[in-house]
Amino acid sequence: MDKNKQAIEAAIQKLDFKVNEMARALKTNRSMTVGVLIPNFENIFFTSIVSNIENGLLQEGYSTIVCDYKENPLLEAEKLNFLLDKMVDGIIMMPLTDSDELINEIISKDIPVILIDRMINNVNCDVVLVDNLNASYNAVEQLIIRGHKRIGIIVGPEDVYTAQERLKGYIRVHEDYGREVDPRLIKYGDYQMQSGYELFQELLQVDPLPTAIYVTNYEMTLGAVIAINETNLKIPEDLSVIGFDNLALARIVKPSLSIVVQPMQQIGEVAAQILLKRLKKDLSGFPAVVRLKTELLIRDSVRSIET
Amino acid sequence: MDKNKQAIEAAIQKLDFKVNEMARALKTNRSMTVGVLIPNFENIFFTSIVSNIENGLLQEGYSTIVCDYKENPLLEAEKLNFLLDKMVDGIIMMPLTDSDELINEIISKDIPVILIDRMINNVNCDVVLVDNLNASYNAVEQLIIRGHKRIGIIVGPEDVYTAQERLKGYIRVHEDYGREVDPRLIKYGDYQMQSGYELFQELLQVDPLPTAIYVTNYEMTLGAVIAINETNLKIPEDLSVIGFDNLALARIVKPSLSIVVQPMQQIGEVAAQILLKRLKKDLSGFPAVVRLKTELLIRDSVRSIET
DNA sequence: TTGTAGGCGTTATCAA
DNA sequence: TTGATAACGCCTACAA
Repeated sequence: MDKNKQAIEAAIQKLDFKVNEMARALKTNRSMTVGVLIPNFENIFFTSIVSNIENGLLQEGYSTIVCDYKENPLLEAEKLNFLLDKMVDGIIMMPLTDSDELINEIISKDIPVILIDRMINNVNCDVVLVDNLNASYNAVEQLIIRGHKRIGIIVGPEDVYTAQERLKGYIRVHEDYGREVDPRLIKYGDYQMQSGYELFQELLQVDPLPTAIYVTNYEMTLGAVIAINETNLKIPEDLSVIGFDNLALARIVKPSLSIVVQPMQQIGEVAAQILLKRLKKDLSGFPAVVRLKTELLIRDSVRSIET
Repeated sequence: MDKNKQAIEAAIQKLDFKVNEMARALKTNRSMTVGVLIPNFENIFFTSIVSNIENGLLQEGYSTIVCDYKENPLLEAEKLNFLLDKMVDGIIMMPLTDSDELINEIISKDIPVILIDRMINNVNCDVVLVDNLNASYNAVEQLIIRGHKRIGIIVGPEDVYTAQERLKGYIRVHEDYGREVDPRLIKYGDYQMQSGYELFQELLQVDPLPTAIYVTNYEMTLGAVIAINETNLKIPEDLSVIGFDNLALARIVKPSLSIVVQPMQQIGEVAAQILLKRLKKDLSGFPAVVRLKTELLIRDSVRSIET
């Protein structure tokens, strides 16, 4: 009965009837919703990735619930449970805690999880990250090639995966070029602006002074730039600087800042793509470990040293 | 039977039983979840407010689903419907479209809506915003007091509430001081970085040149700073500049940038607080219109002109 | 106090 | 093809 169908369609329009997605999810165990969990909303690096994830998922009809955990391990678990409460079909997250327990539990419930940015041991799932080691290697190498012998590094927390990798790159390139690493030139921060600010000043207390400083994330780069502005240092004459992550920032400071650029768009797109594959029960290549390349932009904040 | 109860508790622990929040929501028509909708994730001004909203709601046991609509009116409606699908108990949003239809429909379903940042006509709901008019008034007034006669403004889209208000303040302070407004010094942008960049350059083509430029949001301020870096202009000797919104930015550029600072924390907190009130069916003072004050930070990018 | 049945709005199953 | 019915997991009301 076509007539019947049409009448129903008309009625749906008139009463603007909407299916109750909760009831549907309850029945089908699928919500067509994906959970995305990041450390913090107030960080353009994270939110930019989220934006790109969303684009990929939306095209396939999946909506996204975005959560942050404010760099708080307790909140991380809480938000993860919140996403489960909402019966998300899959999760893309940047983990903070190294604990594999909860994540493995989720995976065992047949909810695919994609890790981004950071890796966790003992978790069997897809992961999309950046080649942090070589990102650092290449950045510091450019400084070495330009004749710098004392290169300071402001690195993240010792127990954070990306920080470990970025430090490894710094150390390995020193080794490869037969250079000593002066431990006093390695400063551990917490990836926040304030620590970039303070550690930069600490590096200026080291004797003999570094001729170049490499800062390994966006927030700490901000802090370092602020610290620079408060000194009388001329960049790059007195000190060469390489920062991290934010393209706009590089153009805003003067002289223009050299930076390591992470492929935020690609991270988001690839993560979304893999998750969509898993949601279609396509397990080919599982567990995928995608390691994306960074780009190094050398601008005016780096100079060569005559020897 | 205390023993019984304990046994049940123990069993709950052992089987790590979890209530199905979907089923509960389906039955009770309450999800203990609030929807938050912002124009864009890639904007620290928006996401910072979100973060503060979340804090307020979490304390009262409400979780948050955060969505963005990428400045796209179609997506705005879509995401709003997504939030309704998730049976959110209330919504806090920054509207883009002026259309009152959908929002009124939501309100009529007894789901409280709090508007932030922007107002909409013909919608009867609480709203938390900033005194944009006087924010501009005060900023431009400081320039006038310092002897500036030709003050350029880079303002947002003509059809956006905040842009209208910020322009009104610019015009009113000119009137109050008996100054002509040169329409060539008013440039309409789209609140994005690129337009700040381009319009800044356009202002440098106006004859006679402005001695000061006031940029009315964060993204466009970024663009303006980049444009400055590409000229030979000395700030503030050749040109005074006042920007908008981002405190860190003000410290990063050199000379330090004068800015209008919006109370992001307060916006988020107040919006959360009002929504919580409404969720408790407390309708006192409805509809509340909270107009928060901005702060003006005069730094090194502004100078006095001798007359 | 404790237990049980019915219904929230879907979808899936099975019979007609 | 169509239509009736059970079940998803929870809450609530009412009965025992």
